[in-house]
Amino acid sequence: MTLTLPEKILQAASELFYSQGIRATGVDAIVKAANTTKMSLYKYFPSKDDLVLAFLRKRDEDFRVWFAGQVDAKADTPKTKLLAIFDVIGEWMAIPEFRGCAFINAAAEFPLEGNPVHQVSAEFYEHFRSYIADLAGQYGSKSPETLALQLSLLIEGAIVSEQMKRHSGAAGQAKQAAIILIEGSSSHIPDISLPTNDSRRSDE
Amino acid sequence: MTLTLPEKILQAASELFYSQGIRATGVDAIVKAANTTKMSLYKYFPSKDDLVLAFLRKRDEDFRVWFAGQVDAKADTPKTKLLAIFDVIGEWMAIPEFRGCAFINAAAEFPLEGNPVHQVSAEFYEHFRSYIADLAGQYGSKSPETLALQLSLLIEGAIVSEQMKRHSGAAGQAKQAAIILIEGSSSHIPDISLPTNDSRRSDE
DNA sequence: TTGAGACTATACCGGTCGGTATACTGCAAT
DNA sequence: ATTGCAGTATACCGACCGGTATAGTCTCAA
Repeated sequence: MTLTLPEKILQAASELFYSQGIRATGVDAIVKAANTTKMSLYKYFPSKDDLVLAFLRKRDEDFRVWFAGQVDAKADTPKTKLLAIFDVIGEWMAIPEFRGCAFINAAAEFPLEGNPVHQVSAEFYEHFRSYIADLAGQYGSKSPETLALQLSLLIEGAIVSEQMKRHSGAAGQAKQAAIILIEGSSSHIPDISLPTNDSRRSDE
Repeated sequence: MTLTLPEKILQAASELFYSQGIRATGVDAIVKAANTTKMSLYKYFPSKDDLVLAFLRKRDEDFRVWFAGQVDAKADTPKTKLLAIFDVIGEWMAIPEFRGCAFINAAAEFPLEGNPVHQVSAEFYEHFRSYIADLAGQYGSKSPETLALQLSLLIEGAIVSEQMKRHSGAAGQAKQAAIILIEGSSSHIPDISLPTNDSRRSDE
């Protein structure tokens, strides 16, 4: 409770925007949740749009710092970090407050490309992808950008899938697919003389 | 222009809902676009919610029929159909009116799981996934449900990614990843010296 | 000719939207 | 003691929201 007033307002707004949607959240509801008045809100945020952008920009910053921290805490090599990403995503999805990705949702609510809200959302995923590409590069992927894009597709897909239907195990499936893609992207020579467990020739 | 009035209303509403978002579209705008009056609209659709559900249900039906038709027109074996899915998605994304997936967007606008709009959206992806699982089964995948879920993650991810930033080549990347997953899911014994019926080895 | 149903026209409802005006309280620095 | 600023309280604005009431126009069939 040592938050400044603008921080308190932004926090209340963020929770409402994320849990109910941006358009579905009125300024009055934010004011009530933050236990303040419209006058104060409009002092620090000249318009609701400004508040929305502040929400997304802070979320961008916070989420990426938190995420990288979680990954670092779970793994210490590029390859294991790439895989740990999916574990972190899986844990994030498990919390009851999970309502999907704030940026995907925001982009869906403001579908025009030129809209600032849409643009900030797009930037988040650019940053996220370059984070993955960085790890992929350290790992020694043949094509870090390709691998990063493909992994991010799996991640975004898993988030959306879990948002649609909870507890569908999307993160786990995404991880299994990621393992295959990561292995396939390795510049190491693939060892083909491994256990092709017996000749169980199944039919066409 | 041989549409009945309720069809005309539904069509106008659908275009607005998809292009601008559901919450962002007022009843007055729909009425104006359909060139009719509120009284007529409320005769056929007792509430805006009913209209929204009608929009989603028709889209569900139409899209899946259209999609399967497109895939069938492009390929005639299970494996090539699985790959053709990504080509169809890619072509769909290329049209200028593309604003992502109506169901993902709707689920983002109505985030509560219990909401009928959310539920109809979730059902769409269940149907879509079982369509893929069916193809995967015909193909002879070791685990059709697993492959179907993984491919659907790639597809959903590609749609979201393209929605965020147009012309990012997401569908192509998704297809490349899908090829690897499909090959890996084959119950056939991988034999590098044997030409498979239709595909050359596309990756190292 | 009449009347029923489809559709239009328009005014209206209470409520909420984002945003503003005005006046007030409490407190800290001068 | 006074000023100035952070924040409160509340009433208000025009616009729009989803939805309704009432009355009028058109066509077509009995």
